[in-house]
Amino acid sequence: MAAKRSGRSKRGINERLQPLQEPRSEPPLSRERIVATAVELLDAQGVDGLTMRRLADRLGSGVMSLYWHVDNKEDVFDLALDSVLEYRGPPQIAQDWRGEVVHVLEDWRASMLRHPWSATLLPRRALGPNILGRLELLSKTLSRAGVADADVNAAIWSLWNYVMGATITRASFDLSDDDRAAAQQRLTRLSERYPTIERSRLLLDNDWDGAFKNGLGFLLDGLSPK
Amino acid sequence: MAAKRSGRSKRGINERLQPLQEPRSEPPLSRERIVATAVELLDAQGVDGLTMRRLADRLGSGVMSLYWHVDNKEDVFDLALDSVLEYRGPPQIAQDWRGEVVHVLEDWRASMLRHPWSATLLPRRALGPNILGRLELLSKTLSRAGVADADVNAAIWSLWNYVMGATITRASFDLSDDDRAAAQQRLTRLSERYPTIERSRLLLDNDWDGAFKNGLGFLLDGLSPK
DNA sequence: ACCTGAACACCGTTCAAGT
DNA sequence: ACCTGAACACCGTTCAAGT
Repeated sequence: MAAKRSGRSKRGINERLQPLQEPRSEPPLSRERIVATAVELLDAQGVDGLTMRRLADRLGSGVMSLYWHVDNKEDVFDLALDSVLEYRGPPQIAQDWRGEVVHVLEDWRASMLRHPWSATLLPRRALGPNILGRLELLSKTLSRAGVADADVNAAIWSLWNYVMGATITRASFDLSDDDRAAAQQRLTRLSERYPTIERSRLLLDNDWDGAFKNGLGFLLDGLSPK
Repeated sequence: MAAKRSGRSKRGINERLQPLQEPRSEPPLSRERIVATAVELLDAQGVDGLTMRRLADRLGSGVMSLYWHVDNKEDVFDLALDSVLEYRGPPQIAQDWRGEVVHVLEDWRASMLRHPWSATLLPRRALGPNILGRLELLSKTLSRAGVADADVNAAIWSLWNYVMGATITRASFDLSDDDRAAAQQRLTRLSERYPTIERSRLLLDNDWDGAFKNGLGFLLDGLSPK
């Protein structure tokens, strides 16, 4: 959207002089830089770590400069969230519909786990273009597989619910291995109140990926057109 | 835990005089009052609405008085959350194991939906006694139903994931009917990019309870011991 | 068109003190 | 044992102004 620049560029001069005087001179602010830095900050410090002031600090600008490029803090969250949910498309090898659905959902889950704050944020924010694209793809795949039109929406929401629950839970538990061990210890102390889950070591169960695949399989069995 | 009081009570005098002078005289602060008022505030204003200062205001006390009864704000969240997850037990009529599991999960979901903030909070907080009690019950029921010991934990986490995802999603969508309509309108404007979910009106689909029961049925089919 | 600092109305919590 | 106010180090955002 920037105005067209003159073809004759004076880049040579800037490249020689500026970097010498301020070697880490920041590129100008932009929506893209703000969003990318917000993601960095969220990855490093979590949801509560994102602060307009800290964000501006990292960008080497004044706090209020951000508000030229961005509406408010909520806007930053929405943009950071969607930027993390980009879909790179299915692998080249052809697959049956079931393999395709599994791939879409596992890729979605993997994207969120790379940025654990995104899973807890997603249900609370407006749906951005990238997540809508994933839903569109899912819907098309299910239709093509022969799921009746009347059942597609219910199927999508069931899958959505399962993926979101699994990912939010895993992301939260992962953030706090110590807490989990402490919880299981507390459980052991109270073992007369919770004997069954104490004995089965429920809180230490670690096979997240297996459990995810397992339950997803059950859902797809049920959703399959007969 | 309070010290034993003298048997001879002077209650009569207090009841006559105090209420006349300060008709809305607050009972003394206590952990229970703080938690109950925190739940009120959360119900009314959501997660961001809970503030130590606002909480103290509602209780008619100074902010710092709260800290005598409570460690910090996180503590208030933990206590409010667990207080809302109390389980009243199964209905009297006997049921098969599957009916029992469905009842436990639907009751859990209903408790969270009565306090929509609780669903989004639960995965981020330590597991309190009430939620542990529900997991214990679930674990016992599945074992009794004949699910192999090695499979019980995976089964519980699948059900947990599904219930949490469904409830968080529903609670978030419910909070913002207008937003949803706006989202579907935005979708219509972009209908060339998302033709399938635009045509199926995915974002306006409203049968949450039906979809929940549906997917839960599929999971239980898969989990059933053969 | 883009950036800024001062100011406002909030936060959670520490501390030293009151009864 | 229980409660308090002042103070500190933070927030997001408005506004009026600079270039």
